[in-house]
Amino acid sequence: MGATYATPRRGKAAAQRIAGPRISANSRRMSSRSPVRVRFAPSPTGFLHVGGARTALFNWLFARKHGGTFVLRVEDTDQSRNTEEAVQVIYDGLQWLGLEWNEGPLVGGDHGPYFQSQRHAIYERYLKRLLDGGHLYDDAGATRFRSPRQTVVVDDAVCGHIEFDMSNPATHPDMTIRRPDGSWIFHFVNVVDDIEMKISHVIRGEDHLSNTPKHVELYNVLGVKPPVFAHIPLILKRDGKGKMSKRDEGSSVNSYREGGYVPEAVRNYLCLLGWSPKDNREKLDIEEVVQLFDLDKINRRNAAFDLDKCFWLNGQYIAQMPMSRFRELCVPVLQADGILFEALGEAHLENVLGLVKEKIKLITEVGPWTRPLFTEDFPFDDTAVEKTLKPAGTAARLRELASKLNRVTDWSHDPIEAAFKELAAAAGVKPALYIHPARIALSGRAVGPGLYQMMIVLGKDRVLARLEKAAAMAG
RNA sequence: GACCCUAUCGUCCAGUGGUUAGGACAACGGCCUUUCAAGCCGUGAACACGGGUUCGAAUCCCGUUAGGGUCGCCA
Repeated sequence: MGATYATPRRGKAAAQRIAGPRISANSRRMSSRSPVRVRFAPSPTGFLHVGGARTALFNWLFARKHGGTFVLRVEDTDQSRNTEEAVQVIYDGLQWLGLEWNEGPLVGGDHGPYFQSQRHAIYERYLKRLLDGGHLYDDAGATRFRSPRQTVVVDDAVCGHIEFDMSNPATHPDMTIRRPDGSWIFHFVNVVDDIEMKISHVIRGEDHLSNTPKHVELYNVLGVKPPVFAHIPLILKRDGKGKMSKRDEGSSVNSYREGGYVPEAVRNYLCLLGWSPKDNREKLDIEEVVQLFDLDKINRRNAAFDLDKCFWLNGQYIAQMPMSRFRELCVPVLQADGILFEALGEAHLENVLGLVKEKIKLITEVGPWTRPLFTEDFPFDDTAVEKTLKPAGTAARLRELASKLNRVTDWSHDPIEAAFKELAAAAGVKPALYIHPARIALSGRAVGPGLYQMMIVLGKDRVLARLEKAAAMAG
């Protein structure tokens, strides 16, 4: 009853359920014996770990793929570290990655509340059932679950058939379910919530694999068929020594957002950790991943996080994304850097962004790269000045260049380039001797957009003025 | 320590009985060039070890070793 996609009551959740792009109402009904319901159940620690984000991603992909429901549940049983801000970090991280949940905080649903701290009555009810069944006993005020002490079989969608011999209490002690102060322990509430929320597939990190038989014991005793388990490999730190933890570089989703990473690139990279399309492609549109994704394509190997590759992929995304998206990503960064780009108009903004789009790897680079194209107030890089501007003769060359450029009437790429070449040829030196100092003079930096393009965007007058100004500080 | 999982280039991912073991990142070299980059081309780089099974094993089995995980009144 009710175990179909067409729920009896057309609640908010039903309306918001993710519809797989190619799942028609008809095919849905045909495969609807048990609707796919998955969940991401983070603890609000004030930190969203990339491993957690990938777990959320795989759940989200699976739900999308099967036209199911992705539930967000906040496991805040440890009230000491449960804060409003900590929960917000989870929302922000998931939203940033585009992993919208269909049921949970903020969006509601028919299986709430979605905070464990608000579900005491439910846990009491289940506790009573266990108690009545004689499965619990008191241990110094805490409540423990008496293991049936049998072999538990877990048929994992990723790890396969595994048997756990639970007969030895020394190696598999009875788990605690409730502390003397009345607060609940993870294993119990996690199972109860999955039952109550009708979770069909539990997709979670492999660190839970060894805990799974305990969970299955609970399901068995409660007379509930366990969900399908799928334990995905862990994300290890760069050197592969241990799972990535809070301290490790790149372990927080937030560090990517702040570091200039593009969410679609990070999401793409995360897809590739433990899963692959099997055809050697790296950059994949998320909709295509949704289509190709499945549990049996997840490998069982823990993977070390390769920040270099994530960085590379980010550059690929930036270079290939539409200008409108690039602009959208850059604007807040430019604003944060205090660059007043609006006064110069939209066309100028897009010209400038076009100059750096295929070169920068991180959105945060846009400020330093483009500041000289928006204002006269830009910094000069000390080492670049020392190396390229200070050598004797540079000032003279910059003035020569200015006077040469002053005679260029058609201010476009080829004539400007020709001016440099002619000047160098006449002086019997390499064009680089004019080019490098010019770059520093115009942008204060040794690295940046194409020199001639930069000059065009800047306009002749400002170019001449900056050359003159730089000549004054040159050797 | 017990139990569970895993084992292909430095890293990620392909390869499920017959391949010159493939791709990507990184590294290195070259080209281009206007610096850095980008782009293009190229090079080096792996089946942990030992036994089986088989005509034939990276692929299947066993063992060893190594790595990871779990054994909480954390989640």
